[in-house]
Amino acid sequence: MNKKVTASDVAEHVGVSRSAVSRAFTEGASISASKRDEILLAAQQLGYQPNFFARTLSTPAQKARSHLVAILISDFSNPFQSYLFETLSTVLQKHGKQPMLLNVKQAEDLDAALMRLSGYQVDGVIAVMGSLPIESVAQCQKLSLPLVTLGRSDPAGQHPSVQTDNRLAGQLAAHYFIEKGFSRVGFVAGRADGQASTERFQGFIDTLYQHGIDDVARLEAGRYGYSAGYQITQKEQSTLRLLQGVFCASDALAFGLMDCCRQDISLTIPNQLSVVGCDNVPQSDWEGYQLTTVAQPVLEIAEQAYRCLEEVWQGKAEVNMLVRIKPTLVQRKS
Amino acid sequence: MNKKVTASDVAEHVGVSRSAVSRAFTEGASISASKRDEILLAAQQLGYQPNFFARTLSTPAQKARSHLVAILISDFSNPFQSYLFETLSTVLQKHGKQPMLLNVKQAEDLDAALMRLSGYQVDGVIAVMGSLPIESVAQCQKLSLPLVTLGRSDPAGQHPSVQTDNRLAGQLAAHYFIEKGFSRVGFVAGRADGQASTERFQGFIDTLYQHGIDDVARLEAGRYGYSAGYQITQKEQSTLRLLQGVFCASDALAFGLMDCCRQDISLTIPNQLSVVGCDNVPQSDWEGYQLTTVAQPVLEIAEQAYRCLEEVWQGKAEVNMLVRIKPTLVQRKS
DNA sequence: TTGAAAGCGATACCAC
DNA sequence: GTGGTATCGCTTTCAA
Repeated sequence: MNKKVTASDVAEHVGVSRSAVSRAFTEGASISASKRDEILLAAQQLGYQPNFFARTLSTPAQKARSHLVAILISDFSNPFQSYLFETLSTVLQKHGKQPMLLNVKQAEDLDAALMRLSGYQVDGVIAVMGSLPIESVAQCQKLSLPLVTLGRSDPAGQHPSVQTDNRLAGQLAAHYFIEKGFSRVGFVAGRADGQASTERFQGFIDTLYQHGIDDVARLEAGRYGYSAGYQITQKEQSTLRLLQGVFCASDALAFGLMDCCRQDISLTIPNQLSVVGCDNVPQSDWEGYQLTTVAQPVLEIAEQAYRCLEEVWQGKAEVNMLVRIKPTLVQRKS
Repeated sequence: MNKKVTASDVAEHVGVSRSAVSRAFTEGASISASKRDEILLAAQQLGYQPNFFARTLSTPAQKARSHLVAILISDFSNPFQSYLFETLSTVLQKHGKQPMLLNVKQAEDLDAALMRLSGYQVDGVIAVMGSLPIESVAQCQKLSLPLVTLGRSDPAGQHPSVQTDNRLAGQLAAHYFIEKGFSRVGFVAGRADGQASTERFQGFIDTLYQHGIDDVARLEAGRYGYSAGYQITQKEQSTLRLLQGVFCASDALAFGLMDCCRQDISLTIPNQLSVVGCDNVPQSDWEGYQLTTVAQPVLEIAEQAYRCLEEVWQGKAEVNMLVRIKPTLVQRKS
């Protein structure tokens, strides 16, 4: 294995000082164009890459940036979290940041894990959905780690958070059913203590109520996943058979529901039941589902999350503590 | 925002030297137990965490470890890549490494991206499936980045790679059909130039041939994804209708195929067609699919990949350049 | 066991 | 525009 190439090596090779090499790599530094080119070329040949750690070290603490951003995620099996993770990583890379991953589920001790992140001098932390228990927010502050949470509001309002307007999501689903002239509709709930599920339900029934529909069947799946959707469908066949439309707290629930209907030949539900999901994960667009769903604009969420971090970095006095993202209805065949 | 706490801060707080603080954090260093405890406690209170970058700097170059490992991935929409990525990150964390992510698709310039990784002093790079074009292997060597590739053999044999025995995968599928007494079987191919697809096909037909079956229908999906599976099924309905069993080059292809069959009422295929996938992604176990599939033992792949890196780090003379993983058949309802 | 001092790789400030 | 030098936070000899 070759030894690592340092600035001194390049300097020696070209016959200049280390300072010159450093300047060659600094935008707008005071150096002649010819010398810069010469140095950059030599660097290329030698395979020299400035050591970011050392750079962070020598740069005045306030301005120092590692360009490392950690993404916290708790559940890859949740397709929406997974999708959001992917999008976040893409957005970070686009902005020249290096994504680091922290799988919270896997971490024995979250506070210790956060501490380790701080040891890597990460510039910020983005916590996907429910990946950061409120207890650990304090740890981030203690370590002065800029934090942005996604999908959960911070009760104390200490850090920015980006959230989809879940009530609006429910409203959109309700309007969709109303326009179709449905009066017998239902809701499949996710986690009982889930903020998203609860808010979506509220928006849903509020709007229905305003249109004279006050009898909404509520099925408790208990979780957001595919299996939960499948199982609640089996269990509540008789209820579902009476409905014209059902709004699911997540796409995964909707997939489970649809598949259960398809599987059981006695359940002729699919022909008469209109299913609406929530999230718009890539799978909703698969030929086999073509799920009508309330889309969380994942790209916008990711971009806004990044913007929040940027504002914190810039030390803006007025950091927006709650960014609300408007969902939209994506109508497909279901 | 609080200033970052340094070793000097802790030293001053406790009334000892920086050296003492450093020793307190070094396993088996020469320091009295009482003093160590005192320092560790103070560190805890102040929220002190050694700066890994600085540590790497001061440690003799050969021994220095950032404990950062980069995972290269090219396509999150591929469920197997995604699954493997998740597993890899889990395994890395378990071994005390910090996963960094590099989405290759997103990277304008891969060589530059690799260079940046080297700037972060990553200890190693794990490239998932086809995420690292052969041209870039050289770049890794130039930057002396330990590299392990997954699922693609290195023609030059310059770096270790972990691969599932794809021929065996095809053999397993064939044996499954043979045991069922099928004689009319087919294969759905993925990418035309895909090593995995090709090898699986070879193993499949070889075994069939040995058992007197030499007429195997081959459907060209062209890609590994769900849509490809769906579309080829639509297109080749008549062919499929004649088959008893079909082996798909990936689970995603199998899902697409199954869904297409379910969708089209005229296609009564599902009742008579036995589908076998390959990969065993989590979705194969969903109630709606229950796909019989040849499992790639993802956890083992990840562990072996890590072990390869470790061997390189330890400077072992005899690094195993090709680790072959044995797949197994997971029988479900399909 | 302990503290002082010399680096690690890079940048910033200072004279020139 | 250029090269020396102090410095960042830490580990590691080296004396004591």
